[in-house]
Amino acid sequence: MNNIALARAFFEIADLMELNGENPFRANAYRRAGRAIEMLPEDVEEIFERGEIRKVPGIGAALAEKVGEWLSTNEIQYLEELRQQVPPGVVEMTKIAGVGPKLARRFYAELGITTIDELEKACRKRKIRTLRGMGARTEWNIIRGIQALRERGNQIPLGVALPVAREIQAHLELLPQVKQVDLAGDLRRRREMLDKLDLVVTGIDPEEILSLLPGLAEVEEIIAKNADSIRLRLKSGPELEIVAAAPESYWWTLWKATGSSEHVAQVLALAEERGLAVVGKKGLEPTASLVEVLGEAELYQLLGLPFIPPEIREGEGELTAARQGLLPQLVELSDIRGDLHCHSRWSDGVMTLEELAQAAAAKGYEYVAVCDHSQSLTVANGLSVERLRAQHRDIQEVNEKLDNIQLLSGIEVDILTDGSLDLPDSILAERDVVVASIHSGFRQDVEQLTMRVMKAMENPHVDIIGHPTGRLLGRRDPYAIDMERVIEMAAKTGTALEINASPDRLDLNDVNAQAAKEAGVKIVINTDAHSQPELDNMHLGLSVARRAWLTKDNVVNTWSLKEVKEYLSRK
DNA sequence: GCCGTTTTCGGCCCGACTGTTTTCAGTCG
Repeated sequence: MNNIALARAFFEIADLMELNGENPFRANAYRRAGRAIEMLPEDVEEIFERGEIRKVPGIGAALAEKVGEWLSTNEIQYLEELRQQVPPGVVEMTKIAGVGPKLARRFYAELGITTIDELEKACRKRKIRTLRGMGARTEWNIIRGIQALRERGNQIPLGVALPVAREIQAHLELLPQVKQVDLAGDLRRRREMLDKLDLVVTGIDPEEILSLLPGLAEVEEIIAKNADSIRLRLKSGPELEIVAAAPESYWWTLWKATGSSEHVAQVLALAEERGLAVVGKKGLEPTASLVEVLGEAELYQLLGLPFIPPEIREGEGELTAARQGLLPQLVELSDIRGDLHCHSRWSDGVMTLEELAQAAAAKGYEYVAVCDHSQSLTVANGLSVERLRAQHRDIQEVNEKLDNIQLLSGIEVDILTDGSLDLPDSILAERDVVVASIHSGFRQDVEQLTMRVMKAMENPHVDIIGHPTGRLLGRRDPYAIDMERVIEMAAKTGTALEINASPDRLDLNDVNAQAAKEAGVKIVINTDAHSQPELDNMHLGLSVARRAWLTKDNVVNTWSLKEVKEYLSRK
């Protein structure tokens, strides 16, 4: 699919236009078009070939031409020109919280600052306050913002890393000499943020991989290379390490590279304890005999253990649990029978209700809940009581028409700053599913935020708390909320907590989801999809659930429609 | 730059919050 790359080019144009102080509405047109392309259910090239690109909302004559230019040359001249006009460091500055395009541009234009380092120095030398409208507070906030940015380092979210790694994997798989390629390391264990993408490959050596660059990946620099591995830094930030293994020891290399180091050490210690490590040929490393085992499953079997899935190989008690026969049967993607939080055109989604239902049916689901935003979220075209009633009629019509899926009527109701809900109880009572979420007042203190969510859970109509900590991976920290108390209240009131599978969120995270499970709280894995492609993000939420040791029973949307309906009506 | 029309121009999503001001500009969701 070309869609993501093209959308990214349009987003970059929009950012650069804003930095250049161009008409913000023009810039926004690029951003809107980028979003539209990102959400297309098919490859933009096919639509373009059919001559239907102008039918995509937000794409007119000028942008249609740029789509064509990009498809034929893989470049947009206008973007190249913009890149010449603004130093990359100035673009970087807008990543600092509190610094937008206007400020970055002023720092550049009025003080000649072209990098984040220079900006920090200017703050410390009290130069920013010489600008009109800036004071000591501004300088302090910028320094704090820069520190927060540095702490995040070059990590990228799982949802961004996976497609990058899979593309490289697909490239390698196409080579005739390559026998096998797998994801390894933090990526295979599905950690939420990654600073290194690991791959293991057999049939090709590092020298040959080097010769395939740059067709393989966008490489910033080569960090290291030796006989059996190569490390690069990708332009998108993270490192990439490819380990080349001999065919006969492929699985062994993959197993070691999957880690974590604690898990590997614990397994090897157990092997030694069982006397297995010394069975091998004389003079070899103690662990070498294990190479004679055929694969990962056999390795664990040899040690008297069930297979330990990669997601929980953290060295945090999984071996002990396995030895005691207490390893849970982790929930699988194929267990998922529905999605209980999706948006439609009624608020800020792009699908009609029927399109949403059909898309969910195509995924083999039994049910899907439309949970559009409520009235106070005006930016997202939130629904009033009247519009919600009208939507309900629309839902009934779709359900009468389709017999392979049940469209549930839901709502994502805002938890207002005082903890009350954005819609009256009477209308919430009419809905099948009520997701309550916070979208405002992020800066309240821990007491206020915790009380808001706890109050919402006390409402008998609230079934699920949506994205409970409000974080955006790599961009915004969770708001101050006491999850311990939230989980306690969820258990007490029988409210489910959401694992929001959006690649930007993954909220709850694995730690909180595990704590919820232990407190007896049910989890729902929702995609929060606003478009058809986003329904496919379910696997990301699932990886969080697996890392949290969740089973099918813990996850509401693995249950049948009947069971889900019973659950939703019992509170 | 798009779009719809009271159709070739004028509006485009908008309100809360912050830090600086003393009436506002910029950021953020």
